[in-house]
Amino acid sequence: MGDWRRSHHCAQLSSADTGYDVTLMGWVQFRRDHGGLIFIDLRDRHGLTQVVFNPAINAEAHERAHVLRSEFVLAVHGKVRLRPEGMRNPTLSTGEIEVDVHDWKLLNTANTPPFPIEDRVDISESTRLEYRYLDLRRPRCMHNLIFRHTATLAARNFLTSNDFLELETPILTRSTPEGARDFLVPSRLNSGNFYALPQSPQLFKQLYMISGLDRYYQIVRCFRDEDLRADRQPEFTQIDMELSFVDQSQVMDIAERMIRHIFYETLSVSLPDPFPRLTHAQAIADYGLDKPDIRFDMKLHDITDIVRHSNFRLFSSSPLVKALVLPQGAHLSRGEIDQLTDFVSIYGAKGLAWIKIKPTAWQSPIAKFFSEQERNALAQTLTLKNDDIVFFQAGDPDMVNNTLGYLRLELAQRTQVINQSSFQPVWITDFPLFEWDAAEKRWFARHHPFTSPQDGHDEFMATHPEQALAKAYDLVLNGYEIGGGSVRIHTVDMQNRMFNVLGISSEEAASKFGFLLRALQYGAPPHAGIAFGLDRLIMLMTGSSSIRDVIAFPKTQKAACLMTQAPSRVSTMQLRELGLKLREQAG
RNA sequence: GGGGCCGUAGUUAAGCUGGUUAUAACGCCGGCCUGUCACGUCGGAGGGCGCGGGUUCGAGUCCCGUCGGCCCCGCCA
Repeated sequence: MGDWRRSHHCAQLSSADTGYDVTLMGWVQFRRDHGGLIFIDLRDRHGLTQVVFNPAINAEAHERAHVLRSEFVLAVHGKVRLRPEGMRNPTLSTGEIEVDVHDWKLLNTANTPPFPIEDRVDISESTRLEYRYLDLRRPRCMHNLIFRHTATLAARNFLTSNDFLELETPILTRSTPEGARDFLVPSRLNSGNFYALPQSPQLFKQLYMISGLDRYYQIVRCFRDEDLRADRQPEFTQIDMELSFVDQSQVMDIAERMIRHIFYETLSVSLPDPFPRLTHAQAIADYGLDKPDIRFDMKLHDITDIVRHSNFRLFSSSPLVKALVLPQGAHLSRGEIDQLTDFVSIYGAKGLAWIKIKPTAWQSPIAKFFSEQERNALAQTLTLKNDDIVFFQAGDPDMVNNTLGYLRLELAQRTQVINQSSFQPVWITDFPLFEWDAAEKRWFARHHPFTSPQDGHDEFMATHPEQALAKAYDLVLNGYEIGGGSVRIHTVDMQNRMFNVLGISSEEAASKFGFLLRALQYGAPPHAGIAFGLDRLIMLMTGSSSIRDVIAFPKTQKAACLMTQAPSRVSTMQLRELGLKLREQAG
């Protein structure tokens, strides 16, 4: 570059800078070579500026510029000038001006990129990921990462100004039972032993509380070796926080203030104050899911009592029967209903009963089963109107709720009733403390084993674990769980009772959680916390459909990095040093 | 572990019930062009259809397997 220094970036110059000498550096976005005049749109992360190579200004500089191609890197030195009348480009923020090139340097050449560096072309994801560094040059991708920085900064500013300390926790830690599958790291110095990458810094942040560092936060990478989804990557980032001497309502208050702050600082969006709240039971009752999208109504209705004596055996014999009304949905064709039937089968539904409310009659394969009384009760409970369609699901309560919950989302998507630009957070509270695992025939902690039961609910732990509610809370945004936390157990007695219910013997507890149990005996303060999924939050805020779009170097569904080809085989020597031997050595 | 969608020039796509030399646009290469802005214009090169089998006189087209990408169920406290 010699002594050339960039004086401005490519979105900076305007008519106010006319006449100034400037130096820009960037990439060739578009080349328009007229033979006599050459126009280049020069791009950097901020934007585009048109630079003009004019033989009347510098013939030699113009002559050299014929070699310029897409994505060449150059530095131009020249004078800002107002574009001639009628030549201005209102679609470009710098469209009022251009830079007459007096001299320029080629900083680097570039191969023809495998795909154009523009937003308006859809490139297959595998090609994008193979050339991720080029993909990230595209404005949309770049914007997402810049936005992510801005939002993260807002979080840091908020937390710092609220007396939180950003504290680190180990990446190499120990594997613990419960929860997701761990990523393991073999130890060379302790052959046969393994570290685990943290699923979250859960225990360390509790230990910080015991240390007296009473407000902790960390923007931290977490690792879970489970199957991927559009909103799940094997490594992801949490905004993790923990506070001492607080109860549930205080954590929720400060957490939602942080979320409001982030939205306001980055999008100028004012979220409701306070966020609405639903109990877990109410969420399941109304929406079928514990992560309800409340941007639209269409609640589920429990009609078990109405059809308890129905002639329709499926309904009268099911423990739960619920209905979902799609207003003005009676126009759905047989084919569309068949598609929906296929859709619900994913969730274990055997079929999908429906009734179209027509002015003269109810049109339905099952209408004949209902008595006049039952029809009236249904019409009233469901506030049925002409040209509505009602869908039903009967059977196992979990299946019924899940199926209709997802059907509700599917119908909303198909009928486009969701306001895509709105953000509607909702707290879900009063989760069950335990969940019964039918396969393993034991209780699991629904949140995690360090979650405190609600006051008085510890009575149920030994006798009726299903009745115990937890001091746990999730924050749901537009149908995505973006955060969750709990008040923690802070006495060793309660922690032991919890392990007891979970079937973790005192020997196992001592060997795997001994450090926590011991620490709880040295004056552990009451404490509580929450963690937010930063990737999901940024995904929603940027209107992205996958967290891959807000992660710089994401993995594919098979957890591979197409750019670096990770994971990869390692040498026999490396394995030997680690005391490992592959069971099957292919190739 | 399972279900669904998809792999055709560098890219994005078309290619019907199998039928001559596999289309197009953009990109790329070369010529012309002093006011373009996804410049224009004239000309040119480039793939054998993810890979491997099979059916057939004949296979991007049908079948089987396999690899890869995406969506989902299970899984993810």
